[in-house]
Amino acid sequence: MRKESFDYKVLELVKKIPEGRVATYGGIAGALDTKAYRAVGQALKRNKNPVRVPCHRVICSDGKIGGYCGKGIKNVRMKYSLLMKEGIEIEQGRVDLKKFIHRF
DNA sequence: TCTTTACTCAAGG
DNA sequence: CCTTGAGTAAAGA
Repeated sequence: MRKESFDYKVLELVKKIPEGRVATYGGIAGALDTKAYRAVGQALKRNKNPVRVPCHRVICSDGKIGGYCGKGIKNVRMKYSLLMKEGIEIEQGRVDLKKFIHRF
């Protein structure tokens, strides 16, 4: 995978998400002029680059986390923790999208 | 070429 | 609340 690649673009976009904000998979897809919501998640999963790319800031359009690093609930929990740490409020397993969504 | 996928929306139960 | 089904596009085998 190199630059110009779809997933590379996704990563670049995710890196641009400021702290205290989140983005949705759909939003990222829209920013890339595509409707491939799934491909966005795919790119993150394959790369799964928690250092360079803050994957935890990318969530579902419902405010749900969706998934994180493939496995069950542990990773998701960590993701929630990270989000809360950045100032994002979480209610009953959901992020308040209305307040914290970041639009590109 | 076919399958899988961290998605999303709409509809039905 | 849940499950399907359709729509979509990239990576992997």
